[in-house]
Amino acid sequence: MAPTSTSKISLPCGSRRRRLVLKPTQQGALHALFQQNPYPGIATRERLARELDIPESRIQVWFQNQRTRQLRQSRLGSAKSQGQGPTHGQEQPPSWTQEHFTKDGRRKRTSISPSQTSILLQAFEKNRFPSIATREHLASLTGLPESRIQVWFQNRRARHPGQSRSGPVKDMEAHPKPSPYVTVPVEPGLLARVPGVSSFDTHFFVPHPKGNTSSNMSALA
DNA sequence: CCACTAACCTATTCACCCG
DNA sequence: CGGGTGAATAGGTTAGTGG
Repeated sequence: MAPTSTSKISLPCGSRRRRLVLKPTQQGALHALFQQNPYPGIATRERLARELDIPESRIQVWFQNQRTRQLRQSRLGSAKSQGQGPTHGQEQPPSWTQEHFTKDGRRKRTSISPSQTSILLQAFEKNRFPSIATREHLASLTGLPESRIQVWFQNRRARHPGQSRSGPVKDMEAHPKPSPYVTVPVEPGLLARVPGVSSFDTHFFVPHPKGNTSSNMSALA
């Protein structure tokens, strides 16, 4: 069935954006700037984006990941000589805080109109975890950048959990943690709201055929 | 096969406006 | 002041790249 589709495209998972492969020159530039300032403001990120020809959102993600990598390694390195932190006064004078605090720390707040909110809201009710294709479609529908849409969904999920109908009590999904993304069984009819999305987005994420052992540590009080 | 890491996620906090 | 919400942080998970 469905011989036409997925003949050999290998179905790139569709949910995630295609992984970017950074060229050595790009990596070098990013690492260099990271040393100077691990918390670049929006202006710096956008300048880098132009100079390296990488989307600003990818630059932001790279810095996020890089900070985690460095902190992790930092911690690992210090752990070995944990007996007596030699330079344990790691209160490094934050020179970069200056840049961070001065002015363009943050991107200017994006204003989202009621009509745009309405579109996003409808999509949210259908699928709280939109694929990259859906996000881009919503971007074209609303005229908002895709990265802002991704953030909008993150914020929305965080502040509107479960969202059961006027039911104060929780639903069955008391733990969104262990069960990654079991997207609710969407009604096909309801889905036909956003064109282009409904077609293949009906089967979005497959939860995780993997070992669900993943992470059940937090529970088990 | 497996290390590395981009992409994605949650949880929490900051920032800013507005009634 | 507190509620609403966009943007940032730390840090963990998923999955593609490439040795």
